[in-house]
This record gives sequence, structure tokens and C-alpha cells, in this order.
Amino acid sequence: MSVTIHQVAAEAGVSPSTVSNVLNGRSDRMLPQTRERVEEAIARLGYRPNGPARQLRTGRSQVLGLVVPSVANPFWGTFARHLEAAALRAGHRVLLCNSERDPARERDYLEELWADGIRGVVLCSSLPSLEHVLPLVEQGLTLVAFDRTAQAGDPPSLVNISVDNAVGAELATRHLLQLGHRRLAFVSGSLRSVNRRARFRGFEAALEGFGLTAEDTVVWSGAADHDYGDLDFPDLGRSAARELLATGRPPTAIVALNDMCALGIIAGARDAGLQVGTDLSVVGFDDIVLADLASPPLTTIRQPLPAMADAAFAHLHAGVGGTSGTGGARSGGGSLLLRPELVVRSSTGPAPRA
Amino acid sequence: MSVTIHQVAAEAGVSPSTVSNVLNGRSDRMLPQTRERVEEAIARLGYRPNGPARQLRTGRSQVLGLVVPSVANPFWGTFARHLEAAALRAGHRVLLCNSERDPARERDYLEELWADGIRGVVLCSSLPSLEHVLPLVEQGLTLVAFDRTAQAGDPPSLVNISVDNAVGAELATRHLLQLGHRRLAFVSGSLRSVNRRARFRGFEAALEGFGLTAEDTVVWSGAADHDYGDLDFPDLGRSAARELLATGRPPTAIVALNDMCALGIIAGARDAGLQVGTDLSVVGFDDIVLADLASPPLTTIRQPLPAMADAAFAHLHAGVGGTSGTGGARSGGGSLLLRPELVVRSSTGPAPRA
DNA sequence: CTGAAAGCGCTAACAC
DNA sequence: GTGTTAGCGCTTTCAG
Repeated sequence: MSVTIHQVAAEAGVSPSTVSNVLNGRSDRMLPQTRERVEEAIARLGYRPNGPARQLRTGRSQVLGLVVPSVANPFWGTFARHLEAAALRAGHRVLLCNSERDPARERDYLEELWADGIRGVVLCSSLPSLEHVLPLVEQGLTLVAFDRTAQAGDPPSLVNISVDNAVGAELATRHLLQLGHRRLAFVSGSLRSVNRRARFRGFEAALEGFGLTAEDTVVWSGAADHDYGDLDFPDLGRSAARELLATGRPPTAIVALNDMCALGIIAGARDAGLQVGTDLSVVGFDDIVLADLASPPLTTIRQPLPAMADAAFAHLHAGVGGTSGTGGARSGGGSLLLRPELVVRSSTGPAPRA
Repeated sequence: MSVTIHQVAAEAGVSPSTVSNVLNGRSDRMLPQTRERVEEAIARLGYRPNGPARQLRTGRSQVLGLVVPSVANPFWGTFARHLEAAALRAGHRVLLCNSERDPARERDYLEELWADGIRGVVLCSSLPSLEHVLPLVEQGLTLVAFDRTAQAGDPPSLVNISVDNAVGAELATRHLLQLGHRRLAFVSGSLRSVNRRARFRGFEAALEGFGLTAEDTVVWSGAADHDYGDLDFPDLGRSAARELLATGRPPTAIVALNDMCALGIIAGARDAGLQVGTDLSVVGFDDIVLADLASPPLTTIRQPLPAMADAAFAHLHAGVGGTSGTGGARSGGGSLLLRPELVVRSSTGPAPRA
């Protein structure tokens, strides 16, 4: 059906191995004219080497796997695009998998990717334990865990790439405190994932720095039995806003788990007739594309996604952690912890006078 | 490195071909006990057939390609997730490619996918001409064009799947007219793509239905020389709002090319101190996840993405257009034109009194 | 009902 | 410098 290396060889009057040699850059030990003849033949026939055959032979794949909770979430969509861009520059492609945050699906996907000959995967999972995936790593899968920090019991070869969530949340909270807010809420779903816990720690740290106690704060983590999926963050925020604002002593500022959740909170506050930015301040996390477009534009913590995607790909590509060259990165034990940045817009403002 | 079919055969005390037979469902002509022994061996060894080898032999791939403008756009991210879900149900995977609406990248990607043995691709391109991709289709690539309708010169095997853009825009425009608006604007980037043109036709059709002339309408299609990418829709909307609202006789209602653009318009209107829903009405297109979350929630035209994704996969999977079973679909010449739906929220309201 | 053998398209020693 | 050769892991006739 397609043109093969033999046809190219015949066209150029050489043997298949010579064609293979030019294909693989071993043209130094070859007459220039031979190389040219081969290249012309390739161009004339529109030949492209057969990927599967090549892969079967070499064991190497030009495809890498990306497992995200859901690309319908703009944050993951944006990350996917950056990763793909990095891969493309090196002639690689990206196979996309949505896990819906289900560990079983994560494992199934990694196994399928492995069976497909894919040896490098970026797993965006913030599950504390990666044991469901350990066998593959031991078998030789190069794994980059994204949006997750190193945990005890991780395989030694694992590289984690994440923003410093505690610092981010602390930045967000301190911003609110400096604006004079003293009654704060932290809105999150369940605190099972490592990054949510880290963000909560940052929230607490900032409060302590201002001498505030638990009395002054509210934590809202949703109905314990309801497991919010990635697309339910807005609903979560909306419910949180509804409940929090109906209490006798509502918070004047809210730190949201992420931007999607923050947008839900804003919607909920609007439902309640509050003006976000004056009556109520809200900070998000991620700085998704639409944060800037919200009404009011969302104050948030920006994750340096392009740098993170580059680092993830570099590690997969090299097989060894490329710690260097990632400006501003702090590295520890093969893992990368990048510093997030506060972006002030208008969803936050001075605390209303009591 | 990995366990092969030979090891399974040895473990089960049979030959490789017998293992292959059970793998491929040819177990009817086989002693049940033999099959069991093989299945046990497979389970015991954790064997998974090697994809590339299988593919090299059969020519079939379990992977299909998806080329979208940019998954950072939530509309495409959502579509990608639906397509992946449909593929997953049939044991297929999806290779994701961002074209950034660049025809050269579309072609390059399709060629790479073909070389990788991928024989079915969903191309989300609304370019009027698909000639840059024709050679591959002639070679045997099964192509589904998404968000595009049939054009003269299309290869006969091509299947187009799209919402009826003209009907959608007409629905949107009529809604505005029924609310009493008489001075309308249509905001779009350049009108090169077929779906933008169709939407514009729908806009015009609705106006004609109400006896309005070009005098009463404004069309804003951006700086002619500036090519807006997929992530620039919000900027486009914002610029449009700024310019349109600064004119002497500004429109009271705007039909936006899509939701991202509409969100930009809303932001621009807010910048100008207008209240969207009362001072100015805005309708979007697509019904992305965040439409419901905007302030005010966006009135828009919903595309039935799950049905569209299912149809796209079904066609790729069958190799033949599965016209039936896609409820509410109108089919024509192997292409599918689905009916969009108006979703009224609060970004539209009665025309302000003159 | 099961096994032996050939070969998909390519690469990488190793001869020549 | 270039060609020959032997598979990578799997499927699939065709014998037995």
C-alpha cells in the first residue's frame, strides 16, 4: 500500500541498508553522491518510514503518553498544548488519555501505553500514592508525575514536577490579609490529593503569620460523600458560596482551590446579590485563560505551564532529569518545584468595613 | 524486556499460534480446556500483546488521530474528551494534534499519522478546501472533517460532521429580534472558514425575515491583516466591543462567532461600563462549560458534542458512515448536519428603550 | 483441533 | 563505502 524502504533502495540503485543509513543520519561514512541519490529517491517517492516497523525493531517510540484528569478542563487543555508543542519540536507526538481522576483508569491507560511501546508518560495525578502504577515503572517506564510532589515510597526514578502549592496558597492568602480581611474561607473538594493538602497548609501558614486562629476561618470541603469530578469544580464553588454566605458570620474573602472553583464562587456570590471585589474577595489558582475574562477579572496564582511542560518533556526525552535550563526552578532529588506567582486583578479588594 | 507470545505459549504448553488464536477470538475451534490454559498463562504472566508488532503484521491500528485547532480552547478540549470516550469504549486510543489552524501543520500531522499506521483521523478544520490533505485520502486514509460542511471538490469518501451553523446563527439572531432589538452587530474574525460564513448567512437570513436592511446592522470582522488564533477569540471580542460601543450609534445586541468571543465582548462591555443583559445583549455559540458561569451567564447556541463525537468515531470505526442511530441528525451524502439548540440565559434581555 | 513457517518494514552488526 | 543477513513480536495460511 505504502512505499517501502526497498522501493526507495531500488529507485536509488542502492541497498535498503544504505537508505536506512541516510534515514538515521549515518551519512558521514558514505559518498555524498550516494546520499543525494537516496534523498532524491525519497523525495520523488514521497517515502516516509513506517513507524510501527521501526519501533518494533528499535524498541523506541516517537510517541509519548499524557494522562490528565480531563482535557475538558481548560487548565489541562492548556498544559496538553504546551506539552505537545515541546514534543513536536523534537519530532514526537502525544497520545492523550483522560483519567477522570480514576486510579484504575490511570493504571489501565499506562498499561495500554506500555503495550503500545510507549516508554515515556506524563501522569497528571495528584493521588498521594502511585503504587497502582509502580509495576510499570519497575519494568522501565519513564514516568513524570505532574502536579504532585515527592512522597515517601515513591520509586527512586520518579520525577515530580509541580508548582509549590503551599507557597502559592500562602501568597494568595497573604494578599487577602494585607487587604485587611480577617474572616477567610478556604474552599476545596475533599483534601485527598497532595496538592490540595499543600494548598491548605499554605493557607494555614499565612493565617498563623498574622496571628489568626481557626476561629476566624472556615474550611469548606463539600459534602464528604460526594466526589466532585474535574468538571464539577464550578458547581463545588457555587455550592460553597451559597452555604458560606448564608451563615451568620460569612467570610469576607475566599481562597479557592483553583480557578474553575473560583468562577463558581463568583457565580454563587452573584446569585446572592454580592459584588465580588468589594463585598467579597475571591482568589483562584492556576490562571487559566478565562481568569482574565471573568467578571470581575480573577485575582489568582499563576502556574508557569510552558516551563513545566518543557521540563516534563525534557526529562522524558533525555531519560534523565534536565534540571538545568529551567529558569527559576528549584530542584530536589530529581523533582522540580516551580515558584508560582500572584496575579492581582479585580476579584479582590479591601475588606469591607465591619 | 516484556513478556512475549512465545513465553505465554511455553507457559501454557501450546504453540504461539494457539495463543494468537485465543487472543483474536478464534476460540470456537479449540478445546475449552486449551483456551483456559492459555488464558491462565496470560493472566499469570501479565501478558499484553505488543501493539507495534501486531500492527506491523495486520496493518490495523488501535489508535486514531484527532487534529484540532487548539485543545487550550475549552470547546476543543471538551470535544476531545468525548471522542476519546467513544474510542475507549471500543478499545481505541486517540493521538492528539494541535494544528493552530495552520494548513501546513494539518498536512504534516496527517502525514505523520499515516506513517505511524493510523488510518482514521478526525480533522477539525473549517478551511473551505481540503486539497492539502487529498493525497492521503486517496491513499486510503479515512477522514472525518468536523465543524465543516461538504464543499464542491471534496473527495467522495469524505464525511463531514457539523452543526447547522446557519440555523444556529439564525436562532440566535431571531431570539434577539424577538426581544425587540433592531440594531444588531455580528462579530467574527475573518470570514474565511466555512462555518463562519454559514453563521453569517444565518444572521442575515434572520434579519431579512424581520425586514431589516444592512443599514441597521454592523459587521465587525477585526483588523483584516491580523490573524486571530484560537486563543485570541476573547481579545477579538474585547476589541470588537470597544470599537462598536464607541460609535455614534452602537448596537444594542451582538451575535458573537463563538462563546470565547462572546466572553470577550462581555468583558469589553463591562470595561465600557455597560450592563450586559440590560444595556447590551450578547449571544454566543457552542455552549462551552464556562458559558453558564460567566457574569451574566451566557445565552448561546449549543452544539450537541457528545452525539457528534460518537458519530465521528462510529464512522471511523466502521469505515462506513453510520448515519442511523444518531437521533435528530439530518444526513446528506455521507455527511451529518446536526441541529443546534438555543440556550437562553441572562446575557440577553429586552432591547433598551430608545 | 493444533503446530510449523513465512513475512509485515525496518535496523544494525558484520561481511565484503 | 555498501550490501547481506538475521531477526524485533505477531498473525495467518496451510499441513498434519
